[in-house]
Amino acid sequence: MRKEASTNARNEADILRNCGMAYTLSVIGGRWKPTILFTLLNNGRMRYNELRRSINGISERMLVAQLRELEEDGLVKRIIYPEVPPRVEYELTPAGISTEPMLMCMSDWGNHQRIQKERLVDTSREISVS
Amino acid sequence: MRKEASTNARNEADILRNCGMAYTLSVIGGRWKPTILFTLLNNGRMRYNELRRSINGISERMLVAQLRELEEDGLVKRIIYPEVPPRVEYELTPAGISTEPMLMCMSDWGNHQRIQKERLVDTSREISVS
DNA sequence: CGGTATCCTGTATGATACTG
DNA sequence: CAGTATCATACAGGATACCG
Repeated sequence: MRKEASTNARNEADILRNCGMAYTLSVIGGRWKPTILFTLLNNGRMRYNELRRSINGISERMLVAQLRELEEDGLVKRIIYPEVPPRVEYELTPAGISTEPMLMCMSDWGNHQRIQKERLVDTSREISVS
Repeated sequence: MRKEASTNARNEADILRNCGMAYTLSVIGGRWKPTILFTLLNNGRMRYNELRRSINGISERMLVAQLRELEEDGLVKRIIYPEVPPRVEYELTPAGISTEPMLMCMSDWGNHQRIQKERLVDTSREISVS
């Protein structure tokens, strides 16, 4: 932990951390991907409309786009049945399943922080009253 | 893990997970915040320009904006010294420090996935050659 | 059923010049 | 030194209509 001029020379470990983080955010960042992954983690293989109904507020356009990106990144497998009417199912790959601990870690941190912030607000309110 | 019509009724735990995740992404998502947090985790208290030089490619505008948001979310403390020329230092709060395990988890997952993908590409290349 | 195509808005991000 | 102000662009996300 040096504080001199050499601070501007980023070390290797630092750069690696940022690359990994950038990749992670590119894969699971955004408004919908975590929800999609959670939904598939909970329900297993699901059809397109089943997913759409499970995820409140998502448009068809976004669901398809996010699923295609997740597929491209190797987290989701798309299974097409050559039937009429068409049937397509989505399922997590092993890589998709491997996100579970990370997703839990992130949601737990978020919930914990929100509770902490509410406590702080309550405390400051009590102080300003008394 | 039911697959009937009742799938569209999201359960409580599911909703909570998504709220926590949404909060986490709103706080540490985006292109710069993880890097800022990593930098402060490694270097401790830092001045504005020291931070700017350490984070390659960030504009003054973005650095200030992200720091203000991190401050508002309680992860960063802004310390102003009433001097001429002005001096401002930034430091992680306990909440900011508490992100470390989560950030590590995310960057590790990202790095691990990138390596796995490279391996897959190599393997498919070998197969297509032989 | 499982999508595409098209158009549109808002936010994130960036470049540059200026200031107390 | 530590920012602001201004302008510009890219991309995420949304609404709606249509298609094989």
